[in-house]
Amino acid sequence: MRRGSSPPREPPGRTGPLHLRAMTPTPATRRLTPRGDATRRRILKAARDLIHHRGVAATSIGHILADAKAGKGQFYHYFADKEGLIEAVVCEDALALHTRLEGHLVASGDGMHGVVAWLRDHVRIAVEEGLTGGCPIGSVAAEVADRNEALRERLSDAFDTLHARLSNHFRALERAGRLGPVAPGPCALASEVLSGLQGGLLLARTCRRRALLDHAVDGLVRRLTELEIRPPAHTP
Amino acid sequence: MRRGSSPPREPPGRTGPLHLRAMTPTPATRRLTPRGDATRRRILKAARDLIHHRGVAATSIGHILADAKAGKGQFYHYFADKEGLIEAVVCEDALALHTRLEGHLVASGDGMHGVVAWLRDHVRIAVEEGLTGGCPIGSVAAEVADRNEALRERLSDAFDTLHARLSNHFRALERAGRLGPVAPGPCALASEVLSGLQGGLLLARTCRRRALLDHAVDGLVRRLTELEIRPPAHTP
DNA sequence: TTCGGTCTGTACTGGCCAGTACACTGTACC
DNA sequence: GGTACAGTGTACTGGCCAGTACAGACCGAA
Repeated sequence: MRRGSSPPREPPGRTGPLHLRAMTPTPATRRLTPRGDATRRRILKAARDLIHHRGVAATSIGHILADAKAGKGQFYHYFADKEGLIEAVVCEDALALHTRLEGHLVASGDGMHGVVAWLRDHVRIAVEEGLTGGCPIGSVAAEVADRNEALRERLSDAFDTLHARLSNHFRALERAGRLGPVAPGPCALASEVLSGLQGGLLLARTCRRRALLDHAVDGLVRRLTELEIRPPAHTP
Repeated sequence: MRRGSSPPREPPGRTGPLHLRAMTPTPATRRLTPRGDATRRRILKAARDLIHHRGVAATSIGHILADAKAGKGQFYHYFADKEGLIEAVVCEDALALHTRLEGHLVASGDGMHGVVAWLRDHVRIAVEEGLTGGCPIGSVAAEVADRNEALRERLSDAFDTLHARLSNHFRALERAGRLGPVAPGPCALASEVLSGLQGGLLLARTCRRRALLDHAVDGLVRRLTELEIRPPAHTP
């Protein structure tokens, strides 16, 4: 990724649409010894932290390597270029987000509780971080979506994965007759939830007021609980 | 605004919170002849276009001046530095957004129609632009909110202005007894609307699928119309 | 015509950056 | 011990960038 106007470059060997595709955008997959693997992870971790707090454009490889205590030679040993690193960062963040959603949904059964808990969890984390950073995927997306097609696709995949997981959850509820008659389709509902969350994170971050995020999430929660038809109490 | 880690710099003479504050962040306000004013506007227009389509970091002064057919000397004659230009761009975009909202609200009376029309208008524009760019304020906010405090405040003001206008509108409805009993406060409702719109724009832009934005806006519209209590038909 | 300020064009500077070249070290395996 | 390759450190290159210096053009007023 050269600075400024980087021409959209399509890395070779990419396959069609998918969710959570292979997670190793290293230059020509290579055997890694434990030491090498540790170095690669150190660079990746430093990159995630810096990109999350300062954005893609403002994070230079030099800064990353200083934080990771590694040299240029090591960087280009494990990543093809800056774009490859960012792709790896996006993949890690996407996987982490999906894992978190999955955890909440699995832990809370088939009602709206899991979705609500997931939303509240995002609020908690955002507040803990002082309303900076926002969504790891969303912030990067806003910055690069129109300037790098390969990264845009990765980010799109990340959103699609979350969207699909939410959709499936709502679809299951719908099939069980637990979604009110005025409810939009599961897909539309998932879009509403993701949009409200992303927008709330962006507004709260920009205005440094958590009320904006609270209100956005409260609105979503109210909407979801109003749409849910609670199963009849267990009759013995 | 130096590249990379620009230290947050507070321009002198800034006053407290406000909406739509003075709009001339030129270096030491200066008399402009018609010719000079035209040049300044040309630079500003080129900057708005480029920043909207490529983002702040990826837009260099050189590119802007090439588009505006102006030289370095002219640029630093009308703007203090890159940050001053971006501030001016944000102010222009903020004013344009506010004017558009105001227009819809005034044209459509005191119901939800104006808000709905405004939301639909955003969808129309986003689709016309091929789902690129997103919200002029939102995109810039996502990029610089954590890295430049002065710009963050400008962007915060811009959101606050829109938020206040929506809040006032909902508050008037509430006072007229036309908001349902389960409705959240006017301020919370405004946050929901802004968040849903911003998130929808971001998702649609990233995934290049207008359905995401449509669903987000449809959800907001449904929520608003369900909350509205229509005034009784005019009885003669 | 002169004078002063506005306006304009261009050449230059110093700094940062992504990426490369290359020499070197560690180590598993034979 | 020697070979092959993974891993490492550093110096360098060429390019882009924000910002500066400065000379000169334009233009209204005296």
